[in-house]
Amino acid sequence: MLSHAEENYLKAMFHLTTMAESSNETGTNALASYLDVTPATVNDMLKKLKEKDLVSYEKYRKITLTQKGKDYAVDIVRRHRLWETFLYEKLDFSWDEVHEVAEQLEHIKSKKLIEQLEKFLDYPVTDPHGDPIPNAKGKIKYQKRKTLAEIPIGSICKLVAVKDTSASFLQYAMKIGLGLSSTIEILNRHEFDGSIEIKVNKSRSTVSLKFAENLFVV
Amino acid sequence: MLSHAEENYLKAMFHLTTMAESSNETGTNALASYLDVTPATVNDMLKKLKEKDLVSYEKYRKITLTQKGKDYAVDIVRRHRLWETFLYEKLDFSWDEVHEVAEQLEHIKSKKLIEQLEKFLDYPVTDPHGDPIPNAKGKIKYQKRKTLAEIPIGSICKLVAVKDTSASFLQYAMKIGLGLSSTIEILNRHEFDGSIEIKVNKSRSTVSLKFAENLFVV
DNA sequence: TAATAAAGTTAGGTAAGCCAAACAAATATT
DNA sequence: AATATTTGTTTGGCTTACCTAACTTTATTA
Ligand SMILES: [Mn+2]
Ligand SMILES: [Mn+2]
Ligand SMILES: [Mn+2]
Ligand SMILES: [Mn+2]
Repeated sequence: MLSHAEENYLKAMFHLTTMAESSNETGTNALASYLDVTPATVNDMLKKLKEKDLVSYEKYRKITLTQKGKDYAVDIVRRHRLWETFLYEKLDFSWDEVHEVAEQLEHIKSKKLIEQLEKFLDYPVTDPHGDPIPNAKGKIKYQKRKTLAEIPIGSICKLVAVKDTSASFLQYAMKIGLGLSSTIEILNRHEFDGSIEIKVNKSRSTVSLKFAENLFVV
Repeated sequence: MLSHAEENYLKAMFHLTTMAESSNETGTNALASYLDVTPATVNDMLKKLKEKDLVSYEKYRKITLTQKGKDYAVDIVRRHRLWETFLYEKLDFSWDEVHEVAEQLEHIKSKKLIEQLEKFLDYPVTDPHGDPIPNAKGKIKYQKRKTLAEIPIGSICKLVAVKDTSASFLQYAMKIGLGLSSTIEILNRHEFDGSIEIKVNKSRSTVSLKFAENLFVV
């Protein structure tokens, strides 16, 4: 049974490796800045996690999760996303409010709790941000997703997920009328800075390239 | 914002004073044995809680909660009982399983969470053990309750709450057919050891005085 | 009241999780 | 290849929440 802190490190590693597909390995500094602690602190913790066979790590080398570490991390992600779904579906939390509370709830230790919660929510497949919820066996159904930035002019697409889940990003998205399943029409694209004119619910907005890259659509 | 540990001390004090009506004050040893830590540890914590104006305490003297401490404790009890109700009502937890998980859930920090949870549960007034749930303002509706041990032979009464909420006690209660709202008929009482013959759901059992003292009935 | 028992306190110590500052290794740049 | 920069590590120190063992005060009982 791991501590809150240990679980947070595993989840952070999972996000920086397996999930942010890129490279599968990460480093002390990256983890430190992701978790908002110092590299020294990360270093201490890595020794403990290595001892428990959750990460593989040699001094001055890159860090990866072991299979055991990966399995554990997926379970934390599962708990997090189920709680987000509960807050959103049952307790009227908004898109941008769920994350903070789920960060706490994900650490509650009870197998039965999570299984019953999943059942109560009727086995949801995605969380309020459109991210897939791993099943009890740790299986994650990834769907290939394009960002809004890749869609050609004139197309109509549907928002299925968001990359950034910070409150400020989500609040901005809500402000221009965007929610999960919103229909988006691409009206025009300014080559100059990559900004895009879109239509959502009959209202037009111009959004930056950076913003568009954080919206996943089909 | 208090730590898990600090919250646990406040709740323990509340149980040992205000709730277990008796004396309104308690001591280092009583707290230590209730929380399963050493008196030395309690002593350390008491100094911290005094600093924060949550308990009033002078060296070698008895300990009481301040009004501030009492208010905080009631809020923890409220959270605990709302979560127990949620687990029991919505997630199919049994009588004896709710407490352990609620011990963890009660520490989640989010005002909105508790208010929405209460709303979602439709403002319940008692938890699965029959104990009153404080409202958002900290008001607790106590009902005067007798124990089964005080009921005369021949009477019929209804179980409204249990004093002991340990899994072993609750499992035994379930085994002889008892649940909240069960109807109990007192058939006979053995003066010798105080044990009582009762009928629940048409089946007879003989229970000890100690057991009877842990059942509240009307 | 004096001795004994019980209750409470203090001193010194541990592990977890964090930090800053000094240092070492690896990588990038010239 | 030499140097500079980035990345990672070590050391010593801090706080919280625990502990044991020795001690002091208060309460009980002879
Ligand atoms: Mn989240
Ligand atoms: Mn999410
Ligand atoms: Mn309980
Ligand atoms: Mn209860």
